[in-house]
Amino acid sequence: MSENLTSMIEIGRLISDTRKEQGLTQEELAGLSGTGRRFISDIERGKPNVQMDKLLLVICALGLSVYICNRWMKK
Amino acid sequence: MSENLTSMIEIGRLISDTRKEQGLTQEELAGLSGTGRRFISDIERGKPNVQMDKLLLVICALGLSVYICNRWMKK
DNA sequence: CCATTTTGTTACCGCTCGGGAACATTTTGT
DNA sequence: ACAAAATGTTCCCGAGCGGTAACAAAATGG
Repeated sequence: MSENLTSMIEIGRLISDTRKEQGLTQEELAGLSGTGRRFISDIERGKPNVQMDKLLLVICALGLSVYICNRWMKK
Repeated sequence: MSENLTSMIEIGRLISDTRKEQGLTQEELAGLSGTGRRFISDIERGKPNVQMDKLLLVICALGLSVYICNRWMKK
């Protein structure tokens, strides 16, 4: 489970690490997710304003899932 | 913990439910999160293309947190 | 049942996202 | 050290977000 993600910088780092773990290039991830290489580059470097549906495509393409929960709920 | 969220429709429903649980109007949540009422309305009705940093502001204002994890990791 | 509040919807419009392409820079492998 | 690959960065530009305002529709409460 990831740490609590409150900024695109943290999310970008997670996506970058996951992509490299899977041996993918930005170009390949862009193709798999139906986006562009520039978009992947933007995400991984923490660009704050990205479109959520495209980000979800990338997250899904990496086999990751998004969860949202109460901050004070016990794990 | 929320279910796995793969679309803005599910995320919107979660935000709407949480807002009501806390007795907030869309207007109030917009003010708390520094966005606009139209944006809150868009989110809650599942608009696919929203900007991630603004969505994070709303999520944070509700006291919620975002997690991203491997889809196949055990809970 | 009616007045009030809340939410949905539309229009206007400034601003920025993101695809594609090109080039610069960095990283990788031999 | 050098070539190739990968990534960062910039430009152009069409597309669409989202703030505000206004009105309609729906929900709420006496």
